[in-house]
Formats: sequence, structure tokens, C-alpha cells
Amino acid sequence: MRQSQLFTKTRKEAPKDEVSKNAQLLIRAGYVYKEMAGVYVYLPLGLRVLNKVIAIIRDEMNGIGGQEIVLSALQQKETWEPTNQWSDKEVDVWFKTELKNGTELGLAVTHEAALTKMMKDFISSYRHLPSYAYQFQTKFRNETRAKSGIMRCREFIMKDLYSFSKDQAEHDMFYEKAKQAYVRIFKRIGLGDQTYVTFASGGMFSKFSHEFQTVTDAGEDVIYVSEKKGIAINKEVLTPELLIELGIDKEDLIEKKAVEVGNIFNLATRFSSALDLTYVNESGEKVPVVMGSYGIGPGRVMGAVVECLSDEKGIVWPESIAPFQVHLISLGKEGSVATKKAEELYKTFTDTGVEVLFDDRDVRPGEKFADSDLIGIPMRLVISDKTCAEGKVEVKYRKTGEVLFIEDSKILSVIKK
RNA sequence: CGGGGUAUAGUGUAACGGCUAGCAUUCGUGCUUUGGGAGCAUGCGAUCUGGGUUCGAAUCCCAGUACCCCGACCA
Repeated sequence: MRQSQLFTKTRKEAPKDEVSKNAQLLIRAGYVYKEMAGVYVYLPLGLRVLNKVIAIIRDEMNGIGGQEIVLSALQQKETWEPTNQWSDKEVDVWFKTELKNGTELGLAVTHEAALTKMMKDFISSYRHLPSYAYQFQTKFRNETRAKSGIMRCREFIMKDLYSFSKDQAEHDMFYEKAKQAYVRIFKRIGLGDQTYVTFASGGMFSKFSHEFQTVTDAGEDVIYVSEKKGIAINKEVLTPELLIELGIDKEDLIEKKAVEVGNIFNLATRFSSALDLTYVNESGEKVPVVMGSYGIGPGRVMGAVVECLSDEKGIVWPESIAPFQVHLISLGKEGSVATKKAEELYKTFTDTGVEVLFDDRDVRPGEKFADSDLIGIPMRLVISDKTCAEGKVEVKYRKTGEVLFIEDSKILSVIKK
């Protein structure tokens, strides 16, 4: 993509009412636009990152047998009444609306009830289980206080997978597989080092759930990390008994602030019982399906990456989710050798499938460099009269600052696809 | 939902109750310039909304709205 065609532009200063680092940088660099508190628009650059995060999650969900669907954002009152969750007392983050005829509707806070209800049409025998469905869908939550930029929103995309198993043993096996898939997701996204599988409150159906907590001061949760074990415990469930059970010394725990980027938990038969999702087992008995829920917020993940990996100059994207692989910067004047070469290189990249943002704007070098640092694409290539004279291209890595001069003919070989 | 704060061009800011609401940046135009947000000239662009006090309100008071922060909440 040509930067001259990109309708967004960078800013030197962030809006004064954005305090969080993620929102400041994402707005300054032109990734997101704030529509209102807790509601952000994803701009061309931001959508590319979001889609890459989504692609990684999708790949891992498909890898454990997930089947992608899209449920509706508008939900019926009847869907939530069996579990008593239509009540504003039970679920206090509802956005509700109604049809012209007065029928009450809700904007989806989450989807377990809707999917459970739907699955009644498809699950009736043990032969139909286990089954796993997931989606990327917009959730609406009427938070009393949106905060932390794109990390706590009133409208946000969430990946939610729901598992349908014959019994607890089958559920437990999948639960473990899903946990490992989550570990891989955060590793691939570039947050592996600072993200911990965290023991958290399991609600009323199991002792614990597992949260994936990314350590950052921008987070709202307090966790206790055991570096030795590579796991963490949410403050809300930390007890001496648990430490014994996990074989952790209290001295090994370090208190840290963290943001919950994923959560997986056992739903047991809460929804299947309430909504009558049952199947007939081999003995001919009708029994409720055992369910699990597995969530990740791609937008929140994106915010966490910015919080964790940016520096004083701007964002530093991991290669796996950067909006582009390469930031090609031409410093040549119109009609110069450098400009011609940059154009040729741009064509080579686009022809060979290299994702490239081409800064072909007629602005001064300093501005291009500053923008490049702010936008945070992992590899920067500079073409100037100087580099052309040597038959080379300057390569600079955003993360390390390392600079290389590569011969023209070898450029494609240093770019990872 | 409780508490606190803020509201002036696209953005960041200044202005004792009193002069044509100033500065920077952005944006437009022209010239110049081209390896870390250059320079000169010139132009466009603002007091959140509604009441009140006052001879006079960006400034004081009340209400509303929006946003931010702390806490609660996050099924």
C-alpha cells in the first residue's frame, strides 16, 4: 500500500483525554479512531493488525477442531430467561432495545445461551458429540466505566468458542487441549514471555477457571506469578491451600498487575440443563451435554501488545501481527534514481506477496523516519541517492535498531514471508 | 453506581470579570529545502449546550451533556 493513499495520518500529540499508552499510540499512529468512551473504530492499519490477530486465533481454533460460525448480535429475551440472566440484577451490563411492536431484545453480551439453544437442533445423540463451535463476534457490554483505551470497551470483538462434550472426562480432555492452544496463540502473537496461565475463580461449576494474564501496569488485575512454575494465581483465589496443592512456595510469588487477555472455563451443565440441550447416550438415557467456554478479545490483545512492546518512539509490532512486513521508504526526489528504484522494489514486493507500506510521500526524511518509528513496522527499508550509489538498500529493524546494508539483489532473501 | 476533575480552532495550549480570544502544530497557497518531524511569507480555522449574575462572561453561579481519574462492578 502506498502511504500517500492512506487516508489516515499521524499526529505528534495524543488527545489530552487519552491517558492509556495503547490508545495514545494507536490514535497517534492512525490505527484507531475514538467514536466515544469505550467505543473505537479500527482504521486501515488497525484492521490489518486486528485481522492478523484473528487469523492466528482462527488457525489455533481450527487446529483443535473448532468450527467457525457467526451468531447474531441481536438476541431474544427468551434465550436468556431460562438461566435468569435477562434480569438486570443478574447481568448488569445489558444494552437492551426493542422491536417496533414492543418485543424486547438484547444486544449480545455473550453467546453461550444463544448457541446452546441453537445446538438443540443439531445435537441429540452421543454420535453428535463432542462438537466445538466458535466465532468472532461483537459483544456489547454497558460497562459503568470504560477505561484503558481499547482494553475495556463497551463494544468489542471477541472470539468465543463453546465446547459440547458427552461427559466431564471428555470435557476435561478438550479443556486441556484448548489451554495449550491458548498458550500457542499468545506465543505466536508475541506476548508469550509476559502472559501467564493464571488460576482464577471458576464460578460455581468447577474449582478454577484459567485466565491468560499479560503482565502490564495497564492491567486491572493483580496476579501472583511463580516464575519457577511458569504459572500465576489471581489474587482473588490465592489461598494457602491452593499454594500447597500447586506445590508453590509463597516466597516464590511475585505480585504483578496484569490484563486478562483470555479466559477458559467449565460451564458444566448450567446452560444445557436450563435450556434442555440433551443427548441420548449408548444406554438410551437422556443426559445433559457438558459445556465449556473459551474466550479471547483480539482488540484487547492488540492493546496489550502496544502496552508491552512499544517504546518512546512508538509502537513495536511483532512480525506476526504487524500491519505490514516491510516499511519501504523512498528518500529520492521526483525523477531521481532512488525514486525509480523504490518504485521498482515496491512492484517487486507487491508482485511477490510481500506486505509492504510504501512511503512515497513528498515529505522530508525526518518526518518519514518519525512516522515509521511511530507506526512500528518491524523492518524498514530506505532507498536514497546514497544507498543507490552503493547499489545497496538500508535495512533497519524497529525492535533492535540494528542497521544493515544489503545488496539490491539479495533484498528478497532477507525478508521473511 | 459512589467520589473527584476537566471542557477554548483538527490537535496541544494561553488569556485579572473589560482591547480584534494569543501561541504552537495541523491544513491551504507561494518560494526555498531534502538522511531524523527544516525555513520564510501568507491565509483558513475555536470559547460544549441551556439558563442566571453583571454595564460587560472563555472567565462567576446553576442545570444538562461529554470526557478523564479513583473506587465498586466485570454474570
